[in-house]
Amino acid sequence: MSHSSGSSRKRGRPSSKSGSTKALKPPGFRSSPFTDFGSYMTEKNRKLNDQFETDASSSSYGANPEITDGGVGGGDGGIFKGVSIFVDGFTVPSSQELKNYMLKHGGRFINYFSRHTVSHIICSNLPDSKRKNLRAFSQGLPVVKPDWIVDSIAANTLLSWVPYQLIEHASTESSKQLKLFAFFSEKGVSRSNYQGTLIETEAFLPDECKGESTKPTFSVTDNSSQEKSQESKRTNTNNELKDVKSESEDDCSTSYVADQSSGRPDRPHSTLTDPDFVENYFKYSRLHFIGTWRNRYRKRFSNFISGTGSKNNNLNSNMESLKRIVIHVDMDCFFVSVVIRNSPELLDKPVAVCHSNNPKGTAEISSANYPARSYGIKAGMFVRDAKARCPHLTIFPYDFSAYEEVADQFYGILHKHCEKVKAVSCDEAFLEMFLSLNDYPESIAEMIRKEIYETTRCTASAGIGENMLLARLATKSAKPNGQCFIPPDKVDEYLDKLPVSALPGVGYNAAEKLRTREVETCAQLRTISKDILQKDLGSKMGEMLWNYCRGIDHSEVEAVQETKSIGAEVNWGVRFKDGRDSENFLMNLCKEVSLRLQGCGVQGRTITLKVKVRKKGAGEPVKYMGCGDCETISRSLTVPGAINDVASLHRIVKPTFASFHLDVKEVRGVGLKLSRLELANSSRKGVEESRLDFWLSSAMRKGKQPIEDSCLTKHSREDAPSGACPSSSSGVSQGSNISELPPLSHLDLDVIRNLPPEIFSEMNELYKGELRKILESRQQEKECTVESVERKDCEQQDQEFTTRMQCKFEQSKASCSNSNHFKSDLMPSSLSQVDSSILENLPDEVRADVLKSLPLHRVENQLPESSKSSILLGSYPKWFEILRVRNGLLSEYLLSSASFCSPNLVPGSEEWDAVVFCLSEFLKEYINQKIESDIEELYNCFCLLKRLSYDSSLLLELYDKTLPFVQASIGEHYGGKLHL
DNA sequence: ATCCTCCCCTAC
DNA sequence: TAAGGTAGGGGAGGAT
Ligand SMILES: Nc1ccn([C@H]2C[C@H](O)[C@@H](COP(=O)(O)OP(=O)(O)OP(=O)(O)O)O2)c(=O)n1
Ligand SMILES: [Mg+2]
Ligand SMILES: [Mg+2]
Repeated sequence: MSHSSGSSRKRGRPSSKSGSTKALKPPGFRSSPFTDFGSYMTEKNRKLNDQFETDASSSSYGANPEITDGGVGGGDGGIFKGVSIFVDGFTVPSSQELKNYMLKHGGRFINYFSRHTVSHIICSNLPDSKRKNLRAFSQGLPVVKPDWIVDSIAANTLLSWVPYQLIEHASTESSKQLKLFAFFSEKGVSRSNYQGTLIETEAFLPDECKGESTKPTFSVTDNSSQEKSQESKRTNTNNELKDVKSESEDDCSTSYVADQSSGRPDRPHSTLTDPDFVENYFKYSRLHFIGTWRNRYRKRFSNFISGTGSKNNNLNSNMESLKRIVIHVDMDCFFVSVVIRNSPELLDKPVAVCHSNNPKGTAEISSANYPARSYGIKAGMFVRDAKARCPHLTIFPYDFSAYEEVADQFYGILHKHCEKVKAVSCDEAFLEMFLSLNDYPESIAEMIRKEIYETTRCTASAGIGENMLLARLATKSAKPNGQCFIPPDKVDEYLDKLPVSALPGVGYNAAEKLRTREVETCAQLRTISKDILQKDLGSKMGEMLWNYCRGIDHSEVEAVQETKSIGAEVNWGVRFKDGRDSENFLMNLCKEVSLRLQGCGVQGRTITLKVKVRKKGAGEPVKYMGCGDCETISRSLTVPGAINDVASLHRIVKPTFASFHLDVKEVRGVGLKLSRLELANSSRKGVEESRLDFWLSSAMRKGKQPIEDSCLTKHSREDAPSGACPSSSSGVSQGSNISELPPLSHLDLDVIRNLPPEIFSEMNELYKGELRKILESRQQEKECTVESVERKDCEQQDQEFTTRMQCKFEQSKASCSNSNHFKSDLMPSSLSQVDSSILENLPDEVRADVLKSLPLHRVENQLPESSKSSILLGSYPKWFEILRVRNGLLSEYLLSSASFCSPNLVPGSEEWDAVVFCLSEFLKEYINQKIESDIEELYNCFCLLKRLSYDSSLLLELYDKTLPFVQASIGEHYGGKLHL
């Protein structure tokens, strides 16, 4: 190995004091999530206008608008207070003018599109493709013509944006969707709050500072003269806490501690206090930022990604004489470098990026620069530990939009120099090139690093090797601000003393396992046979280790592959006091995931819900608002038709959550993820066919429709007539034709009542008039839920079948009523539905009380039936009731009764058998009724029954007894089997 | 064998 | 106070 840059390491240290931010690059292309065209050349001189972190440092403390308004000196608040626009495409007036308008009148102009920071998208015209997919492309935000801004200024007041929407209300279906969507996601309502916090924080940026100063810092890092003199005078150890204190008394400073200690009441941010926690949380999460960066990159650089490397074809004339070279480039202490890039005086001082400067705090260090690392400070460490090691550590707040901007510049440079770029993260990528023998990879790396530094004023390091592994390892020894080439003949020497933990893929656990086998270095690792490694660490891991410790890595430098899953999770600040909290949170999580899916234009078939629950005995977490020591449980459900809309997601998520039988007070984290993704724009017909395909076993498919595959592809190319979200069916429990809409029971009636009449009418129509009925009956009877109201309306029909079933039920009841174990009082005395629906219709809190007797945590399969509550036995007759309701679907009930419990019966006892018999007779009747009309319903029922049977041996028995029947019946009618 | 579900692990 | 996300790889164990 050789450090090709012994000298270059020192080279290029910035020494200029010029803090001024003149554009080093010509103005480039704005970032847009909507176009393929990249935006990596964002203008530098915009950077202070869209600061994300200034939001963070003040908004979370809820600084009073009055206070901050006063502080600004700008005074007037401005007509666009609370408005944050993102300009898409060509506009009149130009985006530059719009930006000036916004800034002049108290609004915000956002370069980096994120629906968390943008309130309105400004756009002059939309191509048809976007118009059709409005929801996906706008991510639920209003898309408004620029006239709105101009007119508002002329009127000197903020006009309603509604008349300026790019797409008019009534004309198209997608506009209807937009409006409804806006309602369901509460954007229109809750947004004002959100904007409120944004505007408060904007005020922290005095106009004068824009060009010159760095961001406000927690400690003394500003360029302001006062701060600078302090900085230069003080000695290390003494001043830090003093600094913090004195700053906290200095009301002119924007110190973090000052904000926090300025006598405001505590406002702990958690799901308990913030109904929009999900949305707010992600705005400030660094891990969310780096976790979602990839998707933004994909969109912005898709023109570079999708094109297959053609330069290689150029060269493949004499491929043999070329050597493959991999270069790995990684920005040095990225988050820190970016925020101090205009403060060269800080380069040799310990600096870290963190939300908090509290020396007792548990906020995490995101990145620490190299001076700070010499104190042992590392990413992920609590700020209090960092401060303990280095009291004079300077803490900077995050600046996410600056990271985004620098990352764009970084990738712009990489793509310019190389066709094959594999993005690892926002600050890190692999380049592959095939060089002739007289080319020096070192000079290429040098050139790239130089350009990165000159463009971003941040340093990058590079590693060069013959494969990705070696390049990556080389980067580690090159850092900071250096580069390193590991030539093939130095590989073993380099690896010998390398700790195994330095190998990519070897984390804490693998390193520990190896350590207990007294393997710490790659040299030691090489002495172990592949067989042993595979036996001890798994087949893949063993193989990988065996290769890596010899410097072997066959993996290819490929562009990003297709996304396999999309999800969102929150494991911080999650605290529920009751079912309403958790319900609200789940709904917001569904919204979030739905938007992300739509943003990517995909739908998913497998829905996975993950929950973290406080481990028994675990106290309050060390980390403030953290999740602490938890048990993680997850459950997934696969539906035949892919979904990505909130309503369908929620319809599945809610009962799945309930099926965990958790005490919500113990929940510390929730995640929702969709996999088995499909493109969202396949036609309805294609979806229908693929679902039919899904229900039936392969045997039948082959026999019946050999041509189907080709048909399917053909159909799916055709455009869906209605644009976005063609399927929209959950595939489970689709009761009627209101498939796009959330079930009535999920609507907040208070909100509905207060809707503008015209929107109410529109919704009422969509719900076929049910909405009005509900409001009316709700007027009289408060306890009554939507569901039961629906039921009342349909009560008189379809008595015949039910009557027959009643007889059977009464029969079986009678036949075992003499058993002394039989709790006959738990059985319904008649099928008077009142009893049976009570539980379901209880308000969540009450039901939670009723269900107190259930175990707090997940009901394990092994749990004896007797320990479960028997109250739900009374809900079996509900099965019958289903048939009385028009279009009543058993699957719907099964899905919603995930809290289904078995009766307090002894397996194998007479009464047990009676119940099983009764239910199986019912099921058979139901099958007969549905076999010709609704095979999907039967499929759904048995999927759910199967799932429920994991928790209930009674239902297992029922499932086993009825499965043959349904399969036989399917075979008879369709010549196949349900594919379960 | 091959799939699926429910985990755990890793990296940024 | 503080913002512990995201996505892929892979293994164990059960169902088919
Ligand atoms: N636990 C972590 C790891 C990383 N990051 C963020 C901050 C980092 O700046 C950025 C890039 O991660 P790197 O691993 O590349 O770390 P740095 O760039 O900070 O340092 P290095 O010089 O080692 O690359 O990701 C984070 O917030 N938390
Ligand atoms: Mg880095
Ligand atoms: Mg990195």
